Amino acid sequence: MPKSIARTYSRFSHEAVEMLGALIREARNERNITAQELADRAGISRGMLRRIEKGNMKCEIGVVFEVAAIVGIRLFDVDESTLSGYLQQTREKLTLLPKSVRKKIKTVRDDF
Amino acid sequence: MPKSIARTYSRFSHEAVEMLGALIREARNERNITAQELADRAGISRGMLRRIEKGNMKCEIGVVFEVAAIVGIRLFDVDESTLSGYLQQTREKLTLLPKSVRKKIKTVRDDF
DNA sequence: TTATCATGGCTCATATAAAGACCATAAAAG
DNA sequence: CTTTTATGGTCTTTATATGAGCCATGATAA
Repeated sequence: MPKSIARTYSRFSHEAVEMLGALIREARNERNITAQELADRAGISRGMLRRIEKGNMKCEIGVVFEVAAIVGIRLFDVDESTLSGYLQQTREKLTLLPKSVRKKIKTVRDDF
Repeated sequence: MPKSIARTYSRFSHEAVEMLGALIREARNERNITAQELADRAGISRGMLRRIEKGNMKCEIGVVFEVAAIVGIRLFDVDESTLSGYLQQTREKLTLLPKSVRKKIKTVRDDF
């Protein structure tokens, strides 16, 4: 990672991550699971879980989703069974597309 | 990150990340945006966007959500306006809770 | 045809995220 | 009261994700 990067996030995506973290914490408390327990189950450190619940933007998405799944949060509002079906659909659809999608420049000349 | 970690992900969370990536790619193609354009707009490299669209589990969640937001994908199926409202609700709820939530052990003695 | 453009797949240097170990605080249990 | 347990914070070490640079392939445009 050359050239130190100070990332900027839109308020929307920042709040989305924050909310996901808050939902995880909520769900964890409802189920009376300690941070250590949940961290162990997800295979991460306690500090990592803390950052996730705080809405840290730099956490790996895989870990965040994993934790969310463990405490029973549904991503995309679809249940587990339909998810893989839809994924396969999407994959098929994408493989049908050409590898590079060219902008249709069309040169419509709207300056006539 | 001491002690090399080979993370394991559940099929569910893996597919969730994959699907999010596929959705991003779909949305990008529908809008005729090149990978370079989208990467620039999100402030990331083209290689990073490629990993995101491939469903790489190790990408920063903040960046993934940012890209998703740019191409117009709704996270959590809530629209932008209600998101910050709900977040505030959740935040308030959490601050009311005690810092540490103890397991109610109760000692019910079910071995009578 | 040739030139341009978009994507995919690499490699490498390095900025940095994460684990693990601390300590303090606070709440519950004894 | 004391002890135990859970959380929050900080610091250091180190594994690694990222940006940048390549090149190849395939599609479009001229």
